[in-house]
Amino acid sequence: MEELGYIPDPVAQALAASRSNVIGVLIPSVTNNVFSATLQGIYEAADDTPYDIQLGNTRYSALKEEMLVRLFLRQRPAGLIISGIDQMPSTRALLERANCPVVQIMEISDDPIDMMIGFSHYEAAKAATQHLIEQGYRKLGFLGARMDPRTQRRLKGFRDAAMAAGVYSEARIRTTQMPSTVTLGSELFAELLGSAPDTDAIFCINDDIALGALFEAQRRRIEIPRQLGLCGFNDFEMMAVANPSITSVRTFRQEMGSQAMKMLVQALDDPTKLTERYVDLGFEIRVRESTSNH
Amino acid sequence: MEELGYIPDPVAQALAASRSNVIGVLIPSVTNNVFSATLQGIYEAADDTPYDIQLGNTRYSALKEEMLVRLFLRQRPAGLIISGIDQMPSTRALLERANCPVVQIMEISDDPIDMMIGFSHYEAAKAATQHLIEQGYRKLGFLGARMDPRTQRRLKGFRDAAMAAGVYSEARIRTTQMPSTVTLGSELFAELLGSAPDTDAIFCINDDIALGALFEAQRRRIEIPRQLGLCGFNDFEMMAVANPSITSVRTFRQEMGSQAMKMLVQALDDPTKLTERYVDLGFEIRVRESTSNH
DNA sequence: GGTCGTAATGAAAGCGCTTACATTTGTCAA
DNA sequence: TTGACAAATGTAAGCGCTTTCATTACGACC
Repeated sequence: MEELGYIPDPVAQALAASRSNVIGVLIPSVTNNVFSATLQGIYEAADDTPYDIQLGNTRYSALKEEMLVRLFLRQRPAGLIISGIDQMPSTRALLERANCPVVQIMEISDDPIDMMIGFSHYEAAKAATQHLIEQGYRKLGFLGARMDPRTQRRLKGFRDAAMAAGVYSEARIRTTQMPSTVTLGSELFAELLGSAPDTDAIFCINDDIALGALFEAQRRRIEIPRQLGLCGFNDFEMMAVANPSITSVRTFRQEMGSQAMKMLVQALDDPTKLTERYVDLGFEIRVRESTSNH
Repeated sequence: MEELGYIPDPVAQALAASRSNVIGVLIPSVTNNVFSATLQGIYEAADDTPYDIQLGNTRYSALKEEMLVRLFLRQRPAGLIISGIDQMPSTRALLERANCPVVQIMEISDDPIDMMIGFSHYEAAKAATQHLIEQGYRKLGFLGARMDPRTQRRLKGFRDAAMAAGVYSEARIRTTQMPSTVTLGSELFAELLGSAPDTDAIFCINDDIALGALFEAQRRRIEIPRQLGLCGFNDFEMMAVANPSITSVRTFRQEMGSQAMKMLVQALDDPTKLTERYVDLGFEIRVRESTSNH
């Protein structure tokens, strides 16, 4: 083999064996840093394995997701990693019937298709909101973009925590279907101040929105954290170095990707004794200057 | 076919026809927003075509790049999109012998492997530096991270422009091999101020570094643009909404991806009458508050 | 009606492997 | 030496298509 420089043909292998060494990964966006970090983890964990990654970009569309699932399944993947828990029933059925391991990532629920690794967006948002309340803030605003099911659950967490403390106000909720950007964060915050200028803290659906709000607050000479508490979500690296540094909910994106991949490889290696099929990675509230209201 | 729900098997098609409908895309990083935006463009342009995208992550390693080229070529791709112009000679040879169209993206050079779309990082950095000089800044610093060949060419552009104006100072160059982050931007800027406190403007290799420098300047109460001119690179959306807004070099990342894909599809459809095989997308200096030194 | 050229249809080989099964070889105890 | 059994090796079918080539059908024309 060495002498002749023989290399097996993966296409012929896949046809004959009716399975490939391709692991399909479905994510809603390649530009969203949350998913790219997860992807990074997946690629890293795939490095020492015989598996290749094939990426599918669902663009936050359940229909596109189903199309991609069909496309992937046709190629007889070794395994599948899919984001979220909000697949259409027909997509779910496809996945359940697929004769390959499937890992759902980013979230957790009590009815996984097969394997699952993620965290509760509801609990995370709830905890962050409770933190704001503990810091003495009472007029809590919520800034949300791209309100997909995942972010809706965050909103629910915010609402439940705020209601429990008796500080919930529908008038301070600002959401949009538009994709999240820093600019949008500034705009949403400006809008919120327009109708509810006495807002004393905001929970942002993600760090981009929080950063936009920070810039807008700076422009308006609103003092953070004295006049306004600010909390983001995801804890991107920049949150710690912003001025002031911004409190955020740390999530374990890269770990999520690498562990998902490892679970898949283990299931492929030895399906019988698979230790973990369901992992809650949790979250951490990283308290920083932007909510240190003393 | 409809009645029986027949769907052709892509694996068998690929084996029999000894070609597939897979277009391989090689990028150095999935987390770097520059590449994810390009990727976004590629996916969009691939949407109405029969081609599927397969992504390879080279992690800024020429060796890994060659391995991935080999891997892809074995699968008989319809075409290949590869980032940059700094392939190893052996990789180049592989690509030249590959019987599929190849598009190099992100940069331009005068010896493309096949097709090419990008812009001159050298010229872009040079123009940005000239802008700083025009604004009256004279003690120009340079902050650079992940100094790969691409960013080295930006440094060269900076140096040549600064030298031409007689304002070049080796002591104000701060570079590192570490991956670029906002935190690193703050640190590099702090370092630069430590050894050259009279620096009156900085050109940052990218927007993350620039944002980090902005935060550090805010902490030190350095007034931008009066005391310090600040210029980034890539013109991410947040540059326009930062406080102050940050001058940056706009590049056409998404267009780069979508046009690369379109070139590929055209070459595949009708290889004879392919109009554009070489595209310089150029750049734009977006002048904002951070360099408006009047 | 017969010839020709063209279009439609049919048949068969083969792409490069995997896998199941048949055959051969090797090993050890009786 | 022989038989039994396991291990190693060899063989052939077939995965689901594409492609080439042979065959048949169809018109048009003289």
